[in-house]
Amino acid sequence: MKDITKMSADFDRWYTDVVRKAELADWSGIRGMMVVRPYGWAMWEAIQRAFDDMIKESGHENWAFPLLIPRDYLIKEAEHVEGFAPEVAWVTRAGSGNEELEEPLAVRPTSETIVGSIIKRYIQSHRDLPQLTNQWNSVVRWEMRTRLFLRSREFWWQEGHTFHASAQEAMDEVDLILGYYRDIAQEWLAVPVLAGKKSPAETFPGAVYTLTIEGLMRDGMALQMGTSHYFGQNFARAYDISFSNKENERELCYSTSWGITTRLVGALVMAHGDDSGLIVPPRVAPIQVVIVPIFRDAESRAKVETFIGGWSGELKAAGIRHKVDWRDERPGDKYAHWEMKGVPLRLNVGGRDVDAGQVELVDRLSRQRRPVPVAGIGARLADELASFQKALFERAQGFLKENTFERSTLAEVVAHFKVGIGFVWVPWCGDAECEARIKAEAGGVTVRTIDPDERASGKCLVCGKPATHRVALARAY
RNA sequence: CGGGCGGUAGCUUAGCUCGGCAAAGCGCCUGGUUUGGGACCAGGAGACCGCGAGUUCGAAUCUCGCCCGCCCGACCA
Repeated sequence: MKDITKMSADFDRWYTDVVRKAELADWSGIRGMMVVRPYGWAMWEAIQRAFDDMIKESGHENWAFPLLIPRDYLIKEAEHVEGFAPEVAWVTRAGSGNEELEEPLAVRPTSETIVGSIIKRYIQSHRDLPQLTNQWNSVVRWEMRTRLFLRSREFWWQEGHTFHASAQEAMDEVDLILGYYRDIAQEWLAVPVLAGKKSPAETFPGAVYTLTIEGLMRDGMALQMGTSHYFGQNFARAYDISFSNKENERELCYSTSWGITTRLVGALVMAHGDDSGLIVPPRVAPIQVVIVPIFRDAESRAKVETFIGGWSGELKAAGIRHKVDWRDERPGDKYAHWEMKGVPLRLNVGGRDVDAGQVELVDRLSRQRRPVPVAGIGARLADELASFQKALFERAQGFLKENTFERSTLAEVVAHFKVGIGFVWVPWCGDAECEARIKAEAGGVTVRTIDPDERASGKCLVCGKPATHRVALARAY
């Protein structure tokens, strides 16, 4: 691909080039604030639809809560406030006289505090529980270092906030949601993930524990792709969210929160792309099949157009998102263009094909050309898209496997990350000091997740005491 | 938020040291020839030279402040 930096030459530049040239997103001119363009937003919409269906199916409801949070709402949960303090943006003045506000308003960095403050009104009895809320919105975090989709000062997400009558029910909730996240990543984005618990150092501020899904990008860096937090009664205590239980005693709620963000669009770019640009998983692809007509003059154009008109309705009937590229460009130009945009399947259709009653099918992964008869083309392409989705996932899974390792000492880990990439599983004692030493000595390597089976064997890679956890280490975005 | 680098047409950049008519390639528009892997010819449009002050007869060029971006650190979905 001309115009984009080679992935092998400079991954970061490659990423930025692809995001901008494929028209996913851009910087806005306002520091750290991005503009998501239609092609990128359509991918986010596909993710939204998929996830929204999942949570509605299990009884969650969408709400809209305020953008601005009064200071005294925000500061009640000590750990939470401390965690977010550095990145909160404040509204301190307003009105025609630009008067100083009596109480500053925070632009939400996340909404636990205001949802808690409001939802308690609607919870009196155990009969009012669970409350399963979600909202689709954007939040602001005053980041110092920004990257399109991966870290911007505003980003779009869903934030679920749920309130339960028992600890077990709340813990089941965070498991349920993590399962949804795993499905979004693997089944929709075709990105295989490690799913597990965060170490205390990586746990969300105010949470008892945090569950995460972690994907591996093609440069070997890990990316957190979704988190689900169990709060126990921490927020209920701070915000006095209580209910009367069956024995008519006051009890504090158990709550959770969970989110996935527009970062996932960046994840699919970095997990699947190549030197020619994007490769978009069919299930979230705004355009799944692009048709490139090949013709010389008005007469041959009419011939091809009539031919395509004869079967394109089948694609629509099969629910395939497709587009015919009639732009006045040469075919080679169009091939390169749609490859850069990552469209999974392309059909080249010229006079020869019309005569043979076929089209030439090219997929974005193998780029092999195969003749396909137009008879039954809707079903055929639906199959091809399903195969493509599967092949893309398998390729990513192969990459993950090749780049997952086992090590047992800190020295080995340091040696690995000096030149190596990927995930490294190690035994760990659970001590925060040992965790800090890994980060310091292995150059920013962090504990990405704890093996969900909590299988522990051997000795801690740092201190040599008996290990209590098996954890995956990686450099992360 | 600290250190380094940068901002000139839609994009990539030259010009800046040493002040003197704002350039090139790509892209865009028009016409023509073309069209099965990134075409060619001719003509044309397009620039508050990031913004604001200052120095000067004169500033893209020198000085100061600010804004935006990139790289490196501390922090992070």
